[in-house]
Amino acid sequence: MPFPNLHIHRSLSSLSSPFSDAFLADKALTFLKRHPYQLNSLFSNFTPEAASFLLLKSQNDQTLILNFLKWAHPHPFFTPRCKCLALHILTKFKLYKSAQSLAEDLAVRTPDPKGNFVFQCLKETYQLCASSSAVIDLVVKSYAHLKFIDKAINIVNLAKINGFMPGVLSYNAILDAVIRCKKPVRFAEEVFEEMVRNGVSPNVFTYNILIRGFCSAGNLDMGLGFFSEMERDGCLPNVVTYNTLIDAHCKLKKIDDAFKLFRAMALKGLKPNLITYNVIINGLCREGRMKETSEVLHEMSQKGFVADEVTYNTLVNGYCKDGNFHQALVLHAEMVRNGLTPNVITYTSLINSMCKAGNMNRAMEFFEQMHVRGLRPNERTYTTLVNGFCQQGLLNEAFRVLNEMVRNGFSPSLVTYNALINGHCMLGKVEEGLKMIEDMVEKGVAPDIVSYSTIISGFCRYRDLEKAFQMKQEMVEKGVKLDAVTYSSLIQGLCEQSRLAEACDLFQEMLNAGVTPDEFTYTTLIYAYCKASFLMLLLIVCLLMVSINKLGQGKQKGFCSNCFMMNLSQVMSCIIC
DNA sequence: CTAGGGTTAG
Repeated sequence: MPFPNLHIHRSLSSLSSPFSDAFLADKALTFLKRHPYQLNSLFSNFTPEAASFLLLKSQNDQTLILNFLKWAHPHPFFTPRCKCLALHILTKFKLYKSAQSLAEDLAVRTPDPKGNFVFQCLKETYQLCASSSAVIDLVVKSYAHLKFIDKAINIVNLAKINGFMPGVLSYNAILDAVIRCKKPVRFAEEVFEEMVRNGVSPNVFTYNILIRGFCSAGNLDMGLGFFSEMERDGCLPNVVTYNTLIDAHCKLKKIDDAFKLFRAMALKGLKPNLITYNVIINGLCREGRMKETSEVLHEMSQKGFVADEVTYNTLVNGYCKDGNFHQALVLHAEMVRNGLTPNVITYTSLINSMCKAGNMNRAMEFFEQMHVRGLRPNERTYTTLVNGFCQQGLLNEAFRVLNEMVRNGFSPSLVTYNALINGHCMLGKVEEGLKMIEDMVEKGVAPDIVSYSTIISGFCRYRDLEKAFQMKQEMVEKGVKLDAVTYSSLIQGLCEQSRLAEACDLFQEMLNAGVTPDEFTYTTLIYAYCKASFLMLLLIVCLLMVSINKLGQGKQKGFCSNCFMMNLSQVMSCIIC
């Protein structure tokens, strides 16, 4: 039989009875059982109704369903309604992976502005196969995973109205998406309150997600608040909770508190894992505390943990930042010896450290080595190089890397633009920096506080305070909040022009705006005040000397008050400049 | 379903 399929095809196309959908489904089913992978190009007249028949009829046969879905997936007859039916069945089989990818496909490909239509389909197909609320959780999770937050919330609300019970999984997924999208944390709190109001008990995942959200938004206190709330709630923190909190403390340079949490874990009977160690090592490395780093590393291996890719990348980066490039290379070699492959992150670290050392040749060597090892640079690798060239004032090279980046399909990110703005400002081309801002806006990348602060500091550096303050005004109008760096730049600009009173007013404004001054702000002001008081002191000494000299009626040889004043004014102008 | 590593401004 040279063409066994042809016969079936002909017989299916010739059907025209009122039961043709059922018949079609039966035929396809028989065929599917025998030739699961050869269904393509056949059944061109297959219908959504036939698909539904088939799904319902074979809803107890996993393999059959999966084979059918594989075939049906790209075809137009596989409508949202059919997909919903399939979701119920997949969920019943607990085939959550397949169900989730189908749900994501449904979410992406169904024109459905609010999620109402998909919910309607789910509801209608629900009774057909004795499904459960688990489907709602699964669909909500898929929508949340795609960051379709509004639709996910809408589906939860519709589900509640229609008698379904969205569970903790739905809420956790929404919370996670809210936090990953960096929505205001207040939004996350509202979802949490809504969840509690609906009688859904938060679990350890819920709290972990919330704690991470608040911590990464810089609100450690709120994170700690939820930490105590969960204990009060009888929800025991786990390793993940502690790792999240330890990491948050490390990122805020509160390593001592991080260690306290680390010890507290043991008291609660929780064992640290490799991630705990990696988090602490990273915290120490960021602070350049390399001695303690190796101590922790030692403790880690004594407890039987083996350094993984992340550990090595952290260490390579840490030693690079510490300027101990030799040790970084030793670890890089050790990593390879231990069967771990240096990845894009390892190389980006190495490239970055070469950039920071101003050795762009070595940076490019590593960049080429990546290629040799079959590693593809990503957006961050390119941005690191662009920034490196910009910092060296090599704008042409920076643009060459930028072009390669675009050619390889990566769009410049916010950070890429900021690096380029900085490159221009450093060379005094502040107006060109401003043009870059226009450029990025055009490309749909919103300038952030760093973009504006860079321009402001550029204007300050080139003594154009008026334009710097214009920019500040523009930031306020655009609703971008100023931070310590922005204020410090402006204060420094004023100080450098000896406009101390204005600098002081701005400092006051900064405090009123609730922006906490940092080390740099204080150093700038202290330095300016020292300079001013030093001058004042000099002036007093000078006046004293002059009057003493006058009293002495010029009897002392070699002292001429006029010459002294001349010299002093030279010294003063030197200091001022 | 939750946790870790690489990029930007003064």
